Amino acid sequence: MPELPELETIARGLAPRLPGHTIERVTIRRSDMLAPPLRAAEVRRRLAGRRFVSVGRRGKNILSVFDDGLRMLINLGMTGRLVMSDAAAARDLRHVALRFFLDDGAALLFDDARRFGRVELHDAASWAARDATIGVEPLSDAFTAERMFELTSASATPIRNWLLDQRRVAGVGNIYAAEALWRARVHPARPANSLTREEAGALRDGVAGVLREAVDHRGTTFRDYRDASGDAGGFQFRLAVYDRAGQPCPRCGTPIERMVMSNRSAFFCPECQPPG
DNA sequence: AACGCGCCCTGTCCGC
DNA sequence: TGCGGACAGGGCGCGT
Repeated sequence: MPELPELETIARGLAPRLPGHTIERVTIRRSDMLAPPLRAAEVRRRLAGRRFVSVGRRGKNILSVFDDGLRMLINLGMTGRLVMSDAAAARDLRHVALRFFLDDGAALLFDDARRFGRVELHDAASWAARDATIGVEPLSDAFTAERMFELTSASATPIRNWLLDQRRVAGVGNIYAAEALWRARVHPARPANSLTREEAGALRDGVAGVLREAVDHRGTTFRDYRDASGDAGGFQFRLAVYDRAGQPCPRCGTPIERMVMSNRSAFFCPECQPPG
């Protein structure tokens, strides 16, 4: 489900709500959503009595930091949701996997129909190692055109697949990969290392631009995505190519095409984004 | 070592 | 209305 803008929106919804509050207890209905070798008993023990210090985002993950230095990383997979129990939408959740009960009587609910989501716990050392596996934040100052060119130059993978690899640039998924490539006028099947310095710079701008705009619109809701209050996003009305096969390119009017790469749809304008 | 693919799981939609 | 197949904002483990 969610990519960087959706996770950012969720994090911004939780940040004013959770810090300062303590988890009294955790109930776990789906222990298969704990990252191995994590066990339910260990999660309950390590989180009980812990006070949230901060809640933010790293790549496509929600990162919570607790008063003893413990960190909890939550990945929402395709259909995961984090909703406060006191939001009206909480009543509609039908696949709640974990409940984090707070000291004020409310609870943070982790719901996930497909159960592709994951919960990780880290101490300082394991977090440093985990953090190092996640790529550059595309909305940070470190994400420069030069850095982008260095990264694309190092791989022959098709650029659409390249963008989905979280170890390089963190937070881009299938929707925003399609949109960023359209903005940069780069065909999705181009080998990453075939991009010129100028194209890599345009793609950097396309990635950063579409993510920033989507954050401003509180994310894209296609089917499942909801924020921490249960509300849908608004960026779906501004997509240029994703899921728009056969519809006119907003730039040139040519019908958008769909192709399958690595068993996932890729959308592009055959006029604006010529192959090779 | 880097890359492509199958698979994890449930829900929804579309054609017959 | 029912049923099978395709498809879905992700990511891991495997084989090559």
